[in-house]
Amino acid sequence: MEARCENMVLNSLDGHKFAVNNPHENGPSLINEMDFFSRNTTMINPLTVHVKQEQQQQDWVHQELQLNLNVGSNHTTTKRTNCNDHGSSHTNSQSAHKAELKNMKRENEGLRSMVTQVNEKYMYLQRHIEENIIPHENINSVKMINAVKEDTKQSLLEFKNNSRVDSPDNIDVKFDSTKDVGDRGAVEASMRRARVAVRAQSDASMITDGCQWRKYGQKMAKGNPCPRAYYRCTMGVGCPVRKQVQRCAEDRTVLITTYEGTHNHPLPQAAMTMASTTSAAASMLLSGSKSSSDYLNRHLTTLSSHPTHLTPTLSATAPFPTVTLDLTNPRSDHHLRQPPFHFPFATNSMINRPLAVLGHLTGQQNNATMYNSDGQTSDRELMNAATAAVTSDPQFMTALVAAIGSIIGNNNGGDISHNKNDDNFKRY
DNA sequence: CGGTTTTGACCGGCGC
DNA sequence: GCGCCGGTCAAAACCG
Repeated sequence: MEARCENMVLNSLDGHKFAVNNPHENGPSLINEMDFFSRNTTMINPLTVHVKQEQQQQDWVHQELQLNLNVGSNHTTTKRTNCNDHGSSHTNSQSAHKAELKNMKRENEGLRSMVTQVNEKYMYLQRHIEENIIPHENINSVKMINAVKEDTKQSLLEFKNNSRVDSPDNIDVKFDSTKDVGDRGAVEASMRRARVAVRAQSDASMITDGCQWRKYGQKMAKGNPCPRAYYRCTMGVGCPVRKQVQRCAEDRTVLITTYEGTHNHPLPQAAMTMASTTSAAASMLLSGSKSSSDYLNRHLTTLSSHPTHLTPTLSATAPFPTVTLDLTNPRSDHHLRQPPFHFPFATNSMINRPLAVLGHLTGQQNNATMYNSDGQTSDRELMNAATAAVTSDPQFMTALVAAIGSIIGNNNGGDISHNKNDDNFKRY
């Protein structure tokens, strides 16, 4: 059962191509489902599906899910049959093996077809929800998200009051101590300082992002023998965008570029991808809007044409909320170098029980039996399998970025230039 | 000569 | 209050 669950997850993420008949389009289209950051495979989908299903407003949703369940069930049954056959068929002739291979091939095609169907339904569900459910601001989901937001705000205030909160991850959080603002102001000020870090392997001193930068400082940072360089965007007068470039202490081949702010001027096409991605990531972190996370995912899709793997993470080890887009770590070694998932505004329970977070986000306890079609696997096993599959996959981090990003604060974001140095920008 | 880089000084936040 | 640290300033040096 665990293997089947894992397959169910991986099937939506592997590199096969599926012909998809989208009911909203005229003809079949071909998608590259390997691209996790594609809109077709964002983890927002299962969340919204869960929300949709819980409300039970339209029966066809259950029908679609039932189809998924049947696929898994058939798959398992078929495999078990094959295993038994294999164990008792030592005396079969070569022709029997060929027949068996033929059968397996046929089953494989059948499974592929079913997966295609699942994908098709999945995309249709996603499109339907995005176009019809979300714009109408489903009351229950909004209530649930607001509840999490309140939880988050409470956590923020706790951090503000205590300055430091012990947690298993020893999370440090700093707040802008703007004197003329209250707790809420401090919280929002801190949120405005969201940053987007891009990890990329490069021998160059700076990654090419299409923008023009002027170096305005260099410092030796503690704990890193490599100096940190400070750059300011010079493409627009008074552009508030800054970036820091530093080599990773652990791996000198990795260049960490941290962007802060939003460009206030038109960008050349060459700069659009990176700028839009970082801007969307920061905006997602700041506003928590669905559109921002969608926007980010769209641009990650563009970026992910890069052969390496993208792993957005959130970190609280940095002074300000930071989204890290990791273009360096291939999927295979992820278990050796887990990205730091520390989210400063999440409660301990959210940090320690990611699935609970997702359940919370979807406004329900994950109803494991919902996926259990053979009735033989316990909810706990299913949950364990799902937990293992999700937490062992770097893409889970991406999903969590999108999920948690959707619950952070409610300021409009984009404007992160509220610091004392803003006046100085006019001089440049 | 104008723009960029370098680099020591400076500032503010924070912990002790 | 003091020291540490991250971030920025700004004058001098550098470069095309």
